[in-house]
Amino acid sequence: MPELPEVETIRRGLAEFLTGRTVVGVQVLHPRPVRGHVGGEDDFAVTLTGRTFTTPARRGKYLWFPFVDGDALVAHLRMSGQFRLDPAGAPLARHTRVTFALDDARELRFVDQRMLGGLTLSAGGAALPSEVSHIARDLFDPELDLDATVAAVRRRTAPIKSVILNQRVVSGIGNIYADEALWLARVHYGTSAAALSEQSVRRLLHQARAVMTRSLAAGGTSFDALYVNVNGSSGYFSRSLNCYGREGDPCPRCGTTIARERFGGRSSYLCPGCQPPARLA
DNA sequence: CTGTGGTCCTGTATGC
DNA sequence: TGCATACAGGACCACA
Repeated sequence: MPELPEVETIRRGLAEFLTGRTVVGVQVLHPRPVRGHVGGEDDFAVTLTGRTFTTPARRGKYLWFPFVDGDALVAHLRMSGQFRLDPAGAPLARHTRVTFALDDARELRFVDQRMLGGLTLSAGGAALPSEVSHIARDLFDPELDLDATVAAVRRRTAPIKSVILNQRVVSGIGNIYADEALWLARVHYGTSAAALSEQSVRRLLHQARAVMTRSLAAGGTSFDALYVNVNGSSGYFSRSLNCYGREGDPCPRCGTTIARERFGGRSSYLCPGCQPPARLA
């Protein structure tokens, strides 16, 4: 469920307390989240013990935790993953899957209801894990080439929403911020990306970055307990959403009733007034 | 290569 | 009170 603003909120929360800490013990409570580790769960625990964290990093929705030895722990939260930092011995949250005891009497805990997320040790992955290298830079990345990204979007003939959700084209955008950006830019989700002008794509990406910036300032979007910060607190941005989750409400811009439509196997929220389908050419 | 749809999971809400 | 079904902030993989 977490998209860029939520993952970045978590990264910042972890950076404060994880940087410089050493792992003194690992417990794998459920094997599924470490399924990507070839050596199995026991080896995962053994090989991570004794390592010292440097500053956590992020690209799009991927997180990784570089160690001083040059390796990294790669994490993806998928739909329901969370990280929590708690005093050692504090009660475990429901669905806690892996715990890392730290040398300051705290624990880093990976919690994941649906277990679609995962943790992997990436050998030599401190700077950029190979598991992340296929992911495009995100809209917050200072090294993002915006012109090239605009061109890459317009090279696609798929519906624009599919293209901005494609993490190989531009990363970090998920279902909420895709719908919000499309609403802000007044673009219908089904419009072929190739049919949009360069200026339209530029505007759309600008709005995507803008809405994610505002969300980050609010600590991200929480609909329920499935997204919380590392200390268990919720984000406040859901109240600022213009269309996502607002089926039946009036459009804040024109008053037309917000619609929910099925697209690509998931829900899309849009204003039929502000975002009419593109005219067939 | 590009686009699409199924699949991995658990839990909750809703309808009969 | 069951029980079935739909749906959920994501990404990978097989297939046309």
